[in-house]
Amino acid sequence: MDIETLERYMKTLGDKSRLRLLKALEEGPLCICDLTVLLDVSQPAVSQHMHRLKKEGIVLDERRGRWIYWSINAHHPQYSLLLDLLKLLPRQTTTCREENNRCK
Amino acid sequence: MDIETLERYMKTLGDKSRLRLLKALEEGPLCICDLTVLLDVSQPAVSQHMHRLKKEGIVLDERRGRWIYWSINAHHPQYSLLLDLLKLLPRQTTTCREENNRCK
DNA sequence: TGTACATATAAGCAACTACTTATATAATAG
DNA sequence: CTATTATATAAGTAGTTGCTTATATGTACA
Repeated sequence: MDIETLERYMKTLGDKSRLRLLKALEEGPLCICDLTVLLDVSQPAVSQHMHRLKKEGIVLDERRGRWIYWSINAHHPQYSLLLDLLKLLPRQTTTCREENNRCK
Repeated sequence: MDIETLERYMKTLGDKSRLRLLKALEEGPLCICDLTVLLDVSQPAVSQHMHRLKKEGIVLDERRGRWIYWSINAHHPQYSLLLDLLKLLPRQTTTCREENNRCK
């Protein structure tokens, strides 16, 4: 593997928000509105994080009607490494912000 | 493992220069002057990188006379993960800058 | 002791990052 | 169609990063 590629991969995973998003997706696909409730950041911030993960091939997105479901890409070359990393993390401690409700 | 701790760890490894430094140390301990020849950056830059890796517990330093030898810390909790990562990288392609010679 | 060499520290800076708010696009329900 | 909901994009910004040059500290040897 190219050193620049590994650098980009590590940088992509070297962010608290993205790690939490991936930890949440470990259990199965979720849409942006679900993920926004989990993190204490705005919807655009979550969207931007997911697109960065997608660009790196770490996650996949699939539209189902009004929602777009995001999931971990099991065919990424470093998929098993990612699972090992996520296993290091504790089960999500949800810090929702009060004003955010579930998507309807 | 704490999410902030993993974030810091990934950020520390998410840098091309530090990855190259660690790849070089895979073969055994080296001093700053050796490492400076390997990278195309200044001696202070290498020193700063090594101290960041040390702060994270990834490397160890040991003075031997005038030189300080740096090595990968085999007792770091994520040591085997680090080895897996370094195995992904090709053998160092040395891009010395001409004006830099070996330390005497 | 003084000079040379190895390394560390300090200060400054351009580029990048992760957020924000505002707005645009896309899909469905009525 | 229009309104609502889900998501994306744009633009701006404070904080961080990785380098630089200049200088200080540490060690050894003549």
